[in-house]
Amino acid sequence: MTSVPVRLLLADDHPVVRAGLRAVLEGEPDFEVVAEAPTAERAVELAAELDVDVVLMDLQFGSGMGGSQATAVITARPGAPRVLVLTTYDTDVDILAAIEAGATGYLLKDTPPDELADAVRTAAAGKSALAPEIAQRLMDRVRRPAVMLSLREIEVLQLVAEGLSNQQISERLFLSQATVKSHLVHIYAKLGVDSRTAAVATATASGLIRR
Amino acid sequence: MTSVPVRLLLADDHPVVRAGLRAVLEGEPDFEVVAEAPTAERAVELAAELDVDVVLMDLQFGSGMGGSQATAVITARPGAPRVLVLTTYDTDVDILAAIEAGATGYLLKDTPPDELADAVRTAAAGKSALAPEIAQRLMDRVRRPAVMLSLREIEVLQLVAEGLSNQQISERLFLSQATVKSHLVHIYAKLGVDSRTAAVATATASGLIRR
DNA sequence: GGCCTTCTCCACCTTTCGATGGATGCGGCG
DNA sequence: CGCCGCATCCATCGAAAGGTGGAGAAGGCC
Repeated sequence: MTSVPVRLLLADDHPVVRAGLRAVLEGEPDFEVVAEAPTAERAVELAAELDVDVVLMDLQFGSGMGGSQATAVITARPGAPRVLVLTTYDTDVDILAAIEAGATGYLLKDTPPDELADAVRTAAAGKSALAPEIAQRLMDRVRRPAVMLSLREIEVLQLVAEGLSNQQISERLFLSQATVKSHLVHIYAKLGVDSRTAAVATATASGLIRR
Repeated sequence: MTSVPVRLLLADDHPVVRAGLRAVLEGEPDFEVVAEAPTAERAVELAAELDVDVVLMDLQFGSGMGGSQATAVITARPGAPRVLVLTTYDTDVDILAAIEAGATGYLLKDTPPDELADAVRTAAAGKSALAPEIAQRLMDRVRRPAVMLSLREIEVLQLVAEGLSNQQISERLFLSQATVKSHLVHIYAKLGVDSRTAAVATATASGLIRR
């Protein structure tokens, strides 16, 4: 169908992973890797400057902007490329944040090369490409909306789990402490607990947050 | 010096990472990648069958044997290859387990290709190759000989991690709240934190308590 | 247009937690 | 024996967290 190759941008902070993606994807005749970005910020710039069809985006970057933020910025622009998230983690926070941000697909890094190539073609065609594990998680989530925390609530809870105080969380998320407390009150109600440590314990047990 | 190339075995469950390592390392004229292993078990087999100088070993495998176990098995044999651990994570448990198991070096996956190549040569020569971050961690660890919490302190911290309040902990352990607080103060001092959630976060990260 | 949810923010008040600065008894070690 | 670390206990005070009861803006849905 398409005689012109699919133009790709690789965004990952690990040089080894970028080289691996390039090696795997350039083996396909209908792909062309036009650039690599070692940071999320650089990915945003390159996606704007270059004519790119699909961005392969990692979620974890060492510092600075995160992958889902970058995804949101990139997909906001009209005529934006598709963003295919490719990461190691598969927690609810990551998945929901990425999809919310406008990702076309979500793959795990242990995906075999041929499936990866298929997913890129699927994404280039504008269809969503989800790894089976991810699809399963979303199904579970829909089937049992028992612990339905909003995205923002999970975000707050994740920071609580990392040991931050309400003050620190408010600074990190550019909120007031009052708002953080509000979110926490809602979280406690939904989880049926009455303290931050208990919330972290139950949320960890149900796989809502990482670590 | 060495006219024969360094013979490498790549052990990682991510095809993309294996491809990346192969791409990066085969660019060096003095390296030869002789095999790839997608599981730790396969890495052990291949290390025994083939004549290998250095094994590049991931720590996280999806299922089955872990990377540090495989490292222990491989290095136990006389005339064994050097094992260079290459992983994303840098928690104390991982690092210590790998070094304990006989790893010659420990690198993080965001290492630049040239440093990676240097580290492989260093490992091939039998010298230890540690990423600066890792070296720093080990120094910290030596400087402050293990974060040794007393049994009682770990007991208290474990209950904190399960979400119990000081009151509940005191009842569970037949203590007064004052005593629980005392233990917590000591725990905070040893861990270098100043709140219960932060204590749980760091203790979990260093494997002091189970989750 | 209403209705609902989410996210944001505010004020007031109570409880819990953490910080400080003690004290006692016990057991190991030089 | 004295010293030290551990575990236990205590009181007090300020700071942080939690409880209650709001409110307004944005977006999806009927």
